[in-house]
Amino acid sequence: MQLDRVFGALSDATRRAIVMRLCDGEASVGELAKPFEMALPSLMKHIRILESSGLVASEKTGRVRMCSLQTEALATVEVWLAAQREVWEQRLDRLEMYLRN
Amino acid sequence: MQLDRVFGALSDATRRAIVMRLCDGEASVGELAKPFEMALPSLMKHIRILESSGLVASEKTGRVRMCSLQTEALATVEVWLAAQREVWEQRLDRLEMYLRN
DNA sequence: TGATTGGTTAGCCATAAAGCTAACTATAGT
DNA sequence: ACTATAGTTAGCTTTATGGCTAACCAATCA
Repeated sequence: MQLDRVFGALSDATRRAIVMRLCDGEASVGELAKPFEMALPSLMKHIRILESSGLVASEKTGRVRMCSLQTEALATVEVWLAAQREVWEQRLDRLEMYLRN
Repeated sequence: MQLDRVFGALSDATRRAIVMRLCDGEASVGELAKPFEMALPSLMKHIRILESSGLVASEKTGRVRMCSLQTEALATVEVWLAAQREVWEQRLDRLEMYLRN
């Protein structure tokens, strides 16, 4: 499922940092790599994982690959969480109703 | 980090299903296991992972272990997502401002 | 007390994740 | 044409994940 991949992608601090960086705008692979002490191929793997989750898209022009955030994928997660919250809040409401009577 | 574990816990459909079930109220390990074709020990592993992420708490009384959702852990994720959204929306706002002038 | 139920422990397997190095490709700059 | 830059591929480790079975403990119930 898509949610598997999105949650999985966000379960790593490096990848969350990349996402945070991309919230501020597009960046090349090199720019994304700078803050980390990691070897490039390792970082590329993270980018691949982010891409396969749908959180990031990238396009190569010349020898530079630019990456951008796909906010819809993050929205998917927000939607899922909101749905859960609704269920548990309804339950708490029922509980409160019950306790009042 | 805590977020690592929470996102990791939610990256599996079985565990998300458990979380969804617990949104509706407490449940024993046995009740949680029923909907799945999985062997009990496998399911227990998932419960352990959910516990170590802080999403679920459990307590054993007699021979029955009751599990409950810890909504604060889900809230942690919501907070992180909201923070990202704020950043990217600010950027889009700036972009719009720029395009207007 | 003996059997059943509810969960737990231990240990095995296959696959995937996260990192590395080394070597390679392809574009840009001089 | 040569060199430096920006990624990419391949292949290797180590550790974690997700599943299983088989055997085990502990609380009920008859």
